[in-house]
Amino acid sequence: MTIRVRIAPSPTGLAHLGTIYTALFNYAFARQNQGQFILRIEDTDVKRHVPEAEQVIYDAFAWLGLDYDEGPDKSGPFQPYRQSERLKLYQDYAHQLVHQKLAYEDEGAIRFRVPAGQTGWQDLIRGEVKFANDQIKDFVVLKSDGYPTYNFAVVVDDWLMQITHVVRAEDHVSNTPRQLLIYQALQAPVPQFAHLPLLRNPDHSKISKRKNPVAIAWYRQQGYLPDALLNFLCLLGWSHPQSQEVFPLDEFVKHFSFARVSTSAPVFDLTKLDWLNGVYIRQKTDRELAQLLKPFAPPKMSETLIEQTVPLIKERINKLSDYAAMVDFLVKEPKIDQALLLKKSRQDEKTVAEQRALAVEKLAAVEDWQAEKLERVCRDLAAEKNYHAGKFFMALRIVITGKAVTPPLFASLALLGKTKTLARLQKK
RNA sequence: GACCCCGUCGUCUAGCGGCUAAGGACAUUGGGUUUUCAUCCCAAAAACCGCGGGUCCAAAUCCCGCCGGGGUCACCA
Repeated sequence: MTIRVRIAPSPTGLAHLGTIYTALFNYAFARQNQGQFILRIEDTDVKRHVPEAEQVIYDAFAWLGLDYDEGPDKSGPFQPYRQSERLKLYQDYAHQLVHQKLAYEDEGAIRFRVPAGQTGWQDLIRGEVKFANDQIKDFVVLKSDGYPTYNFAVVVDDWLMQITHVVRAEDHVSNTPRQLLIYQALQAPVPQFAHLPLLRNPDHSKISKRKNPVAIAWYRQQGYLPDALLNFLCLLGWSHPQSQEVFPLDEFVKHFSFARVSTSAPVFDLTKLDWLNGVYIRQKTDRELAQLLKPFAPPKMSETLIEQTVPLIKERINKLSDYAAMVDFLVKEPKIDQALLLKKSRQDEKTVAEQRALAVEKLAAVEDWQAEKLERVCRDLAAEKNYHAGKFFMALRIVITGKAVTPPLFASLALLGKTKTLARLQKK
């Protein structure tokens, strides 16, 4: 039997980090077993449904490279993949349950009759879980507006779409007995269940918008790389058998197993992602990185200039959005903070003024405007005048870039060009 | 409140009865390389394995209780 799994987000307007986290595990399990991974849109909440919201979800999956085999934007043997287009199905099955006396009408809705007994399952991650049925009240399966409730629609769809493994987050554990009861009533084969740990806020509550960046679009805007985000998510609740921390998606697919998924819920903390993202940035070729940087570059920066800056900033940024502040001095006139200049260069005003004048004089004579050449000229000048090289360079750095922290000075000057460099040195 | 799940360094985790006076990663601190910052390298500090009982020659690892945290209890998903 071929393995079929699914991810079933609601179109709420954003692609939620939790959805992607769950999707990642489903994806890995499907790919590892040559199974199928299905995307189904659960839009049975008429009030909250926003049509554009679906596109946001497709975009997120595409950006991350989590490709699915069947979904609303692809055809498939079990379409449609949008619950709002499957209403007739739910209604028919709900009425069938009524005829079988397994459900009953209640103020226009159809309510499932929970039988006595006990309901449990062998969870692939948690082991045996069971509930006493008397803990569960009769629940609505079909609302009075003809729409199914979540618990009913999921079961009908998972059954009809021949889902073999339901891999979802822990917050669904207590929904599972209700769903199991429906499978039994429908005489449908029961899939295997695996409940992943829930991602948490620093205060240990379930991850939420207010306390964590939860929209995939945000990560993209911040300049996190899809591979880094995915790698980071793998590390939450799962560990590599050889303790590796940095590995690509196909490595996860290869080594994934439910046995290595932890049962305790991890706190979501961006700190490690920032580091990991830096690692992935450094793994890119200069050319690839230049392309990625384009949307993040300061205005007026040419593509060529972006490419030239890459070797200078590659080891200095963790996110693509760090880029602009690092190189904007190349295309923007800096404002010089005199106090900063004196403090950081640890020299007095007179010395700095003298250094500027002499630097202009020496640099004006340079024909071959290359980093090595510029450095030699400046080092010679420092030796000749007995300047402390570090202090002298810091003074130049601040006068020319406006900042105390920049990419390597002489390589920066080489990119800035002779004219601008001299102009900034002379500017009062 | 009821039911269910969970509990190892600040954070992510390894560990599945002895190899562990608990290992790795991030973050932190110190040092090295260095024109700043960063990268890179080295080192340090950091969990009495929630607490209390058992079982066992031996427990972070098995059992029980307690405490703590979380999730679910909708004609939301």
